[in-house]
Amino acid sequence: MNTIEDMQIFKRIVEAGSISKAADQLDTVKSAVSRRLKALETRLNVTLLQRTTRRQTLTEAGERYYQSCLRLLDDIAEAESQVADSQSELSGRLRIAVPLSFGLEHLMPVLLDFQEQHPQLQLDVDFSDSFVDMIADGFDLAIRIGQLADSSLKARRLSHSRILVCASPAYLKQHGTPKHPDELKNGHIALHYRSRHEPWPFQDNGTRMELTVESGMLANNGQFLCAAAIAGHGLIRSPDFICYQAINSGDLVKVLADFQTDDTVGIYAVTPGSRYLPKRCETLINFLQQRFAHNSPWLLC
Amino acid sequence: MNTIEDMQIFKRIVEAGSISKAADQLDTVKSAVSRRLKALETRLNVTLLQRTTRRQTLTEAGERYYQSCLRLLDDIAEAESQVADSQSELSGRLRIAVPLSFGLEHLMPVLLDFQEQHPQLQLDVDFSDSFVDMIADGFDLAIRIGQLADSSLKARRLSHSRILVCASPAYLKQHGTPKHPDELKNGHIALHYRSRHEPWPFQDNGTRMELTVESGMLANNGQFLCAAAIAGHGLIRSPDFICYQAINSGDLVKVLADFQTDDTVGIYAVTPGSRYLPKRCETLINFLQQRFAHNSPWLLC
DNA sequence: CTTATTGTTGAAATTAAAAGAACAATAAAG
DNA sequence: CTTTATTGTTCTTTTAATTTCAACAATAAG
Repeated sequence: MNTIEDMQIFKRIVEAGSISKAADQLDTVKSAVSRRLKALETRLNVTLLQRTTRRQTLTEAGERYYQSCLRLLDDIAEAESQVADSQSELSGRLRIAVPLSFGLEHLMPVLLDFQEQHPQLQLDVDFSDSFVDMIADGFDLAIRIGQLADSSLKARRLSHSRILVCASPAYLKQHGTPKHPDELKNGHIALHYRSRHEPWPFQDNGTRMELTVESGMLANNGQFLCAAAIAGHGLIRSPDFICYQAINSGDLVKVLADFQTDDTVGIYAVTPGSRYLPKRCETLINFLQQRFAHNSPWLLC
Repeated sequence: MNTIEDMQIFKRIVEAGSISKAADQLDTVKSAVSRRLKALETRLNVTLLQRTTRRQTLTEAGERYYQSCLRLLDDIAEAESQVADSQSELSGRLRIAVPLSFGLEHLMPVLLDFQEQHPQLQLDVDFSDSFVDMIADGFDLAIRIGQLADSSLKARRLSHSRILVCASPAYLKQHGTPKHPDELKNGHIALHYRSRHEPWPFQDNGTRMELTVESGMLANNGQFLCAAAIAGHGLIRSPDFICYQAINSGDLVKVLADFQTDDTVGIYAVTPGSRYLPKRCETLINFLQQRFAHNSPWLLC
């Protein structure tokens, strides 16, 4: 009987929403998870989870026990970390969710260095731009860019990014270089990320303006749009961390820089809001923070 | 890795004072306990217990961890009991320390009945009149008679007892029946429990008096002294639960009853002072309380 | 109605822990 | 100072607990 593992497994089942998903996230098979839950219920002589093949509902006792698990697991981790000697090598598993473009371009080398420093640590990195529910999907850490919504999570700022409008010299030669945002309406092509209807914000002597240019292609990948812009297919409005190399090399030229809003978007390390943060997680965040503080090359373009 | 068992084992080692004693109390072998402690220290990468073959000392980390264990084990037990369905049969082990005479005479039948109601429960009963340190010796429950000293323990009153002075009719015929405590000084024989110097208290019209009669035999067992009194060897001052049958049958006669102090001594169920009381322990205490409330035959003599 | 997915169960295989014996270290006793 | 008793550690064997794998049942979706 391993009460703590039982708690961890139960917590994961609840948060993952199903035994199968929990098994995946726990890196085991569903039969093992099913059995452990059943054994726990037998031991407590109470049904914690009302389950059909498609849906599961916490019983009243299950809800109580889940809340206890949250608190106790945190307390236990806290107690152990207070006595444990932290000089030890990091080990265990760390599940990380990172945005696709930023992840591949800027996070990858940092993560590889970190892995090298801590060979015993098992990094599971999930690259995705679609929304991930950290709790339900069982991630220890997520990198998020932009506004943070979910308030049950804790965030630490790693760096920031600006959004720039730019185009290739060839495009500008053909369509003319706009001197004022209003000119975008006249024969210009805009390349769109995810939505054609998302307005582009500018400012003119302190007054904010937004305009929508619905022409041009649509994609859900910034690097692709950047390549399209380099190839002269239109103007892009892109985070600097995607297009900064093209700008520095002259493949892209900043446009309407004087009308750029001062907005910057934060780049955050986000963790579940529990009181206790595993040492491996904290160490990685510190590592990331340090690296990006000294080395955010996109800010120099 | 079973963190909770590790905590329980570590707690027991600390409280028992040695790995060997802990192993005894945990009903296992010292090699297993030694191994678990070592594994725990390895996992935390810290020395919890500085140990030689004769002595063990908690390190600073060990002390911290011990305190955490106390709290967490309690919290966990609490959390589980809040959701667990208590209709279940009692099971597990219950280590009980009981005083020799009272235990054999009055507790035994009650404990046997309780065991019959809960066959899955493993009762370990230690009969002894010598002092036991509940924490160090790992008892879940002790029955104590008389003044309670240790304040870190919790007590529930089960019943009470008076202390009577009595002697056999043959003795009284030979030595005369004393009409006043002062007469004890004149040719009477007192049978002593544990000490000849312990004064016998009386009261005369509300004024308290004490006197010491140092003649007669000395023993550390009340039943033996009672038998000696029945055989006419002297006066005894005995708890009623030991001599009540002899009084009811006429083998002993109460003496100086009018001068008896009103003092009664409590009979208590005592448990370690942790917040959480295991259900099996609470159930047994309730059982004992109920039985003695309805059936304390010594109070009728 | 068929298909896909989920949870459960049984048997085999794997893994972890405990027992038991032997040994080393230390303190007490003679 | 040697002997003896006790304690804790380590090794190998034995035992027990868990996981895995495969098959099946239950449910919802297409």
